[in-house]
Amino acid sequence: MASGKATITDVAARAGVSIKTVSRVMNREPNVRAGTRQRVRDAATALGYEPNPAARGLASRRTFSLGLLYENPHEFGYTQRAFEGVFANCASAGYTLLLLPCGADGGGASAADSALHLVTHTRVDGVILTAPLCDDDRVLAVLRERDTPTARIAPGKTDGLSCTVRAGDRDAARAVTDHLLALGHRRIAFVKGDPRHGASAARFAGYREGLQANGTALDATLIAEGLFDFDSGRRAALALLNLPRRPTAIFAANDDMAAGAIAAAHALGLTVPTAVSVAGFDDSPIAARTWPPLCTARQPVFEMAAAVTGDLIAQLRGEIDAPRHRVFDCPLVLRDSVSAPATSLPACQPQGA
Amino acid sequence: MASGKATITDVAARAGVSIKTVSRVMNREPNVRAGTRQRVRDAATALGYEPNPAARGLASRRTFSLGLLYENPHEFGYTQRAFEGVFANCASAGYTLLLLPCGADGGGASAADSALHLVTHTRVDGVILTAPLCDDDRVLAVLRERDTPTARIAPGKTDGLSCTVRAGDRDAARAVTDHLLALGHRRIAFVKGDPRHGASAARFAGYREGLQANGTALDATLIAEGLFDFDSGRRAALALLNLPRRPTAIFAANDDMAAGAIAAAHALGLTVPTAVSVAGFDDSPIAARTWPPLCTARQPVFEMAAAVTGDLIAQLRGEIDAPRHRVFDCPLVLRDSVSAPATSLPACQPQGA
DNA sequence: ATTGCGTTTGATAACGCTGTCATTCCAAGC
DNA sequence: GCTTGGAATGACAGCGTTATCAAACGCAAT
Repeated sequence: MASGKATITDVAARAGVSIKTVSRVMNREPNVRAGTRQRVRDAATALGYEPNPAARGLASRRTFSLGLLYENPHEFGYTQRAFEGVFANCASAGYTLLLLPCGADGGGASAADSALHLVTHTRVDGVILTAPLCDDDRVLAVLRERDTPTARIAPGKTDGLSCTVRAGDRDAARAVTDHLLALGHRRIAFVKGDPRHGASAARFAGYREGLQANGTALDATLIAEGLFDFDSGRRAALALLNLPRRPTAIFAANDDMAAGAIAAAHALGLTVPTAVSVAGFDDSPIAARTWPPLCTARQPVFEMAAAVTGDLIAQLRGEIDAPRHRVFDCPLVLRDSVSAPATSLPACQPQGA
Repeated sequence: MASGKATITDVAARAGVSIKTVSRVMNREPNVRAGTRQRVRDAATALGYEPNPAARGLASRRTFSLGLLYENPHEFGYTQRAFEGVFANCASAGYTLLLLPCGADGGGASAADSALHLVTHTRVDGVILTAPLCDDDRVLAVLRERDTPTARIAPGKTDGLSCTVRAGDRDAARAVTDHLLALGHRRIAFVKGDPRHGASAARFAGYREGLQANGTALDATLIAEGLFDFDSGRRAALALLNLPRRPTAIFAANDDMAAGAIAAAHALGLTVPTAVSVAGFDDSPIAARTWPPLCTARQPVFEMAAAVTGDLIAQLRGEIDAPRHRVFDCPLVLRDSVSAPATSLPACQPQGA
């Protein structure tokens, strides 16, 4: 109720205990009698006491803050949802979240410099890295050197040092591919994602696996390179749809590129899904906003970010010894951008030798 | 080069000066001889010294951090770009950026509670509020009570206390309307934005003003309510396009709703822009991703956020006395979602008395 | 009552910096 | 040479918390 000026000394005086006991109560330490604890709590509430984080940090050599390092986001909604997930667990654990964009769009500094800045200047207790930074060796080296606990979202590889979380990219891409195959598609093009992201290779692997299991040969002309952004998807799809024997379906490694593919189809006067089906990956906000809405695999970004943040905090608190590695399923989301190919099954079979 | 463990004492010893002088140099204070300053700088560099922010904060009663309070974002790209703008100026001024989502999607706490948390628990030096929080009286009251300098992005009204920045919503909406009128549209529908955002009323006013200046009567049946999100735009457009005498153009108060309007048109089998033109507002990432791409007014969110953050920091530093109020122009962005109405001018004239 | 031992509490010293104010320096003026 | 006054520098006391370690307490066993 009172002003926020109260210090631990005021609370101690009011509760009739020493400041150390107040400190114990505020930090949920054991060995405080229940009655004492309650008296301190009441005094703190009455005075509107909030511990001074600077003093706490100075004395304890911790900041109770985490840094989130990210690069120029490709899919806006994706990054945003990751923020929310990270924040949700920071807040409930009493940690503060520092934002640190880096790289080309983020303010000029290199990723490693940004990481260095984060650990030396702001002195966060832990760092959360999003893809593709979480696979940047220089960034990881800087953090390791400073013994800064790290969590990684969607890394290419795990290690024994940092908590990680990733989507079951391969399985989900396999499921999308299987779905297209089951509908009768045989000429299924694939638009790869940014090779710096670990997820790109995994999704491509799932696509290949699906074709192989179906006995459909991989056609190199149907594989296009993309960078996870709308325009690279649009350009890749434009090329694919201009092939002499164009694909009946395009599977883009993320939604933003899939949206680009839909735009390319529109531009060529091809109706989606009648003339060409388009599938994406992520179920980012754009997926529900295209016309027709995108068939995709839902990556539970919020939950993933929240989970790995929780793991990082648990590690900081010494509650877990070895880093955890989580994998989240990405359920298929059926929407109208995918249907059976117009020309029915027979016509779709490979005509080559 | 050395480890980040050096303290001000180490630097002072190495430079052969007192810690106070080191402090002066690090804080760019005057009255230090150039030679001394250089010696201290060299020592600091050699030791890899970085001031401890906790100690600095404790002694100076400042945190050198700003809090960014925002509600569940309607347009993902919009919020993200605002982050980047805020961050850009925080970083260059040596401030740290704390993120605090609040409200329904942000973690459960009410906006005012979140604001309170920000100023009492994290003790940021200043707060940046995005719409619609920047018009929330309870939030403003909390901040005022604690004498926390505040900057507001896109508020409905300015006051004499906080720096603000907003877009020239009315003029830009007027320009969009004029553009539609010039193409020959007369039945131009408007989908209003979330009434809690100050920009909503201003954009509507610009629309009305445009019609009025053109001598076109305002048709109440062509005004629909929206909430700035895709689905409200879709539903509003669906209703508008099902009117007996449907509009030839729909002007939605933001891009996300305009994207919804395009989806609605598609769903009804109406071609955009041939059967109906659609215009949006913001030039958020979605605007370039719809088919056809959205004609809109470009709101320079990054620049706006950066500018107001700069003003807030200037205020914190005592460099400016009175709060600044900035207004940014929103240039028209011509894209394919708008064209002349299919039925040429004569048919478009009002048929009523 | 006395001892013993784990639980609860407190006195006090850091933590690394800034603010205050005193002191030293130095060049200009007499 | 001696003042004088502003610029340059330093000594030292906090800032509000946690950490260390010692002291007091309380209860069971003697």
